[in-house]
Amino acid sequence: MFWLDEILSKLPEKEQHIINDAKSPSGPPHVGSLRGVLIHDAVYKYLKEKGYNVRYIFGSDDYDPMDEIAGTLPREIYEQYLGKPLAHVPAPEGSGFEDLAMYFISDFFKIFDQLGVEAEKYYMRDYYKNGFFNEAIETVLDNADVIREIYLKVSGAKRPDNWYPIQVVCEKCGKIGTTEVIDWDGKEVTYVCKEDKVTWAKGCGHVGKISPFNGNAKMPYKVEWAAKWKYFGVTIEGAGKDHNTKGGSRDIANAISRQVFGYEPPVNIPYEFFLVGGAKMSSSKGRGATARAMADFLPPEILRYLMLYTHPKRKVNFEPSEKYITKLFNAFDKLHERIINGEPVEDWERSVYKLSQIFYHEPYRVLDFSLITTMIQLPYIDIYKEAEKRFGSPLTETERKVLESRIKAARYWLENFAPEEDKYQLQQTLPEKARELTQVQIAFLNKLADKLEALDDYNEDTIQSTIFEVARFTPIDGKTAFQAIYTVFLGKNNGPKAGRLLAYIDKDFVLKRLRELSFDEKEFLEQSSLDLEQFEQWWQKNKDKVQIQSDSLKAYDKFDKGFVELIYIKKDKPHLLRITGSDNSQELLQKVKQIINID
RNA sequence: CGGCUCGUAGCUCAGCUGGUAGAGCACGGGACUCUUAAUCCUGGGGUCCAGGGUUCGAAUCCCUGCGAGCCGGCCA
Repeated sequence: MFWLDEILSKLPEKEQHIINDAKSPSGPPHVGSLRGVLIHDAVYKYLKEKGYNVRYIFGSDDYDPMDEIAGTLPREIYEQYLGKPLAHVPAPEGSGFEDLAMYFISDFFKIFDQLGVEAEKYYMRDYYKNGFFNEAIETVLDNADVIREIYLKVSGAKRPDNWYPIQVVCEKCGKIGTTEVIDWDGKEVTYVCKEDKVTWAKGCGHVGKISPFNGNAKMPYKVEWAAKWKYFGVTIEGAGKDHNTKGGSRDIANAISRQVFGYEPPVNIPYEFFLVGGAKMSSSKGRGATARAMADFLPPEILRYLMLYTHPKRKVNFEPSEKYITKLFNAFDKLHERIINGEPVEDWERSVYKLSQIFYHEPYRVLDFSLITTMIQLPYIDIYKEAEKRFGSPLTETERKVLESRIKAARYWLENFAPEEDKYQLQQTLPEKARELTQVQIAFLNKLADKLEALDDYNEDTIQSTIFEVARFTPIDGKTAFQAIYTVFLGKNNGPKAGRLLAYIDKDFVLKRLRELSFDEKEFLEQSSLDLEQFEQWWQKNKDKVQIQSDSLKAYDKFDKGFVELIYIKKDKPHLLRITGSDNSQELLQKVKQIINID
């Protein structure tokens, strides 16, 4: 069953469904955090389309303590803020944001817009400060014993009898991560700001008594989670697998929700990690791809597609290799094409497509990703014009936009991920790889040089046709011929359209390079020839397709062997065929004539 | 050590409530061609991790083992 339908089938009867997700803005979010965002957005859009009354809310957990210094921040400046609520930590100088939480979360929310994620944003600091959670805090403190019991039973964590599920913002040092409440009298809590409560921050030692309401304190994560469910009326909320382990935060929150708040926890959607290059990306280490990077790289429909066609329970292993990326784009394009053309598709595929393709609703044509990466490496080429040429008609507004986003992706890939071997670069000296060329290939290159030198009109098209012409007369098959060209110029087996490539390189340089290797004529002739038996087979197969004129045969002797060259016409184009044998050329010629039955 | 998830063609994966396996890519062959992941036909390929159990019958359910990934103080 399609995973979205699985979720649908678990949904309880409700007037309104509320999907919730949240993120602690402690650093630049890594790509992995996009998975939950997109899954929830898909659920939201899917339910909405099915006629449900549904909302998608997304919170910034900005009252959480700062428990790490993101790699992008200067350590010496931020060290002092560790332990303070993220909402109370200043933003980097000159960033224009009033605090660190806003600094990080606003960029994340911008990504939402880029990806077409429609969530209503909220900020936890507001809900603490305006008293929205006062009732929850009171409930939680009154039921501290129940919660201690839950921690013990569900995860085996022992809490002392005077432990309370609340954390106060220290009146003296402003930290929230270091305080521990030791008493609750129904109105106020007594707390200690402990020096060694956590490893990542140091408390000031202050002991105080204060009301836990209106922003003076916050509930710890797992408790807060349950409180949010109850007070926001959350009915659907997934979480990454790290939260969903047995005895983990989700289990604790579930128990608190039921036993303390009397609220049935939302439908869960456990989802796997989003890995890049085989490793889990971690923002705390300050390396690995960020959500920002991914959003700047892949067009939204592609990223959405990747996340939605993969079942949430399966991990996504994104590899920034050309092969993987091309495959991903092509998979999406194929589906796109099938749907546009009205070909049969599975219902779930259609759903995935609709949930991915949210910006363009009309049919459009696209160029292949790898073709684009090739073209953008060529100087003086207008990809838009090239696309029109291929499509045979002008681009529509949508096609222009889609192409633009593809070009952006290709550029991003080339700059950030492409290994050297995927970049086309004109080799200033003859590449090492040229040693692998056969004598026939080298002979072809030399012949090509002669023809090109004599060319009056030296341009893309004439060069391209000359290449084919020389290939037919060498003879050498087209693929091998092109490989030879790419090898001597780029050190690779493939490259951009050869005519275009050569047209943009200095002619003298081209000629010199083509002639740089010399070939052994004896070997060339032998390797490029068929023996009589092979010729006869060829003839049997092709006699209906080719035309031969009696004056098109040429015989000569060389290196103690006879050779016969035959020019034939196939599809209006002349080709050369070389035949050899131990006989002298005149005898060979007779035999050839017998086979083709002319005199 | 405990828990969770997973282990299906070379690769990435589909296979809902059990009836002896599919797709895409890759590979082989053919057609076609002014090459551009070309395209179009076509073919080969799997002891469904291993062993046991339930069943007339299991990739599909149960148990065990092996292997992989993740979680397992606090924080989130």
